[in-house]
Amino acid sequence: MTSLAHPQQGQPTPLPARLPNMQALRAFEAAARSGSFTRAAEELYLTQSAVTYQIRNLEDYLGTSLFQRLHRGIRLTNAGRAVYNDISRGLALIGESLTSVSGAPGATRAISRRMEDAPDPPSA
Amino acid sequence: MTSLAHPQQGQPTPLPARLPNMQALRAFEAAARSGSFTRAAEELYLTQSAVTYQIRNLEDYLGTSLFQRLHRGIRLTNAGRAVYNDISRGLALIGESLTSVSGAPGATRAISRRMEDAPDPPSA
DNA sequence: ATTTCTTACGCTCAACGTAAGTATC
DNA sequence: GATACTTACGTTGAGCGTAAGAAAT
Repeated sequence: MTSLAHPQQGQPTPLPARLPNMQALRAFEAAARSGSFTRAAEELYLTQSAVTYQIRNLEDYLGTSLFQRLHRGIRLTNAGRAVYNDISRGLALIGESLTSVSGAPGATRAISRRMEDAPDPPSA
Repeated sequence: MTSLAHPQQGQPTPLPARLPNMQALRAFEAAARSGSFTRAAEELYLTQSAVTYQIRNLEDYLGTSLFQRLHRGIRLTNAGRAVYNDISRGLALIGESLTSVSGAPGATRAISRRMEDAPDPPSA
């Protein structure tokens, strides 16, 4: 018999061997949304320098620039625009789900103590 | 005038102030999918110890356990099952998008050099 | 001069491996 | 003894802040 105990999908599209850091994704998302590294830094309670660092990381990882650096502020490149929506939605999906399990008004936390941690009955 | 230059959505559901590390999410995803920290570690080219560390991080972050530790292997708790699909899909969304911009057969990279890095015409 | 992105540099701690521990079979 | 998760501990490098630089207005 093949295992039925754990999630299975058809061809789940294997993830890339390495994914960028969460901080890089968040910095990108905030910068793209706000159009400014400075505002992204404020929003994330970081310095400009940290945002620059993470964005550069992400651009190096991709081998493509994500923003045009303008005299005043920034602008998404085509590549940047191409990934912005997916990154944004991916982060939102993850963030909402985690929030529902942790931050929610007690609901999920309380419920989660009902029975799922009960050990398996002895297999014999 | 309000800025039209950057992405705008209605109420994009603000992300939580802090999100777990990418490594923690990946470790969770691999462990949940494989039903084993050991197999997750192999898949991610890490040690068991590193996987345990990241999973514990994630559980601490959430304040909830995500796996039952069984005699042999692990099992998702209700909370774990509740977040697995969203985390999995979120990571997949991000991974695919990034791959399409970086790893793709030259397409996006090549196209991306066409015109998007052209500077703005002087604003005067 | 002001604003905004970039770079240099140093510090801290998260992430990890190794190795020992625990528990079940 | 074998398998698998956990814990202790030391090392290393990513992530960050401070501060100085560059470029445009």
